[in-house]
Amino acid sequence: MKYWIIKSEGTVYSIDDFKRDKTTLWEGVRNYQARNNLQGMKPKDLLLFYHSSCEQIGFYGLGEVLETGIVDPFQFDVESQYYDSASKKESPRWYSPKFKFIEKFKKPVLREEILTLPSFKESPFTAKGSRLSVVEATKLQFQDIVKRGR
DNA sequence: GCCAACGTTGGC
DNA sequence: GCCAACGTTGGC
Repeated sequence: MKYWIIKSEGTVYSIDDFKRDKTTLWEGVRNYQARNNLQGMKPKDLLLFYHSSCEQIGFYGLGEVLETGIVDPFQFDVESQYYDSASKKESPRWYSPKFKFIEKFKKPVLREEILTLPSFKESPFTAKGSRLSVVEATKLQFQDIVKRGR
């Protein structure tokens, strides 16, 4: 069982959208390192949902991996910003996991607080310039965040 | 809005 | 295969 941090721009897809949808297909990831992380996911893995590029940056809630290995439909959609002309139907390049909403935190665990946690000290997630949208987290990191969010 | 960090592209 | 130029992300 693994733990993951998934980033979303708060203004694009927020925890409230996730709560409303109950499940969501995590489509549109077009970065190879993030793709590799997505492929490491297994059903029942737990997710920390993070808002970036917004007023209050931080963790807002929890989710769970429902299903993996779904072909990302947008790679074949010419109209989509996620269209990938190099991807072939018989060998798709991009797969998406499906996530299930678990809970929204009572209050978000903000970045300034995260940066003070010893469990995040060595994390690539908090490193300057980190842009990876899917990052594996440790059990301790997960517990630290949940403890503060509830 | 700025800038640092990093990924991708494209010429050679 | 190298590397400069460019684009994007994300924190501030």
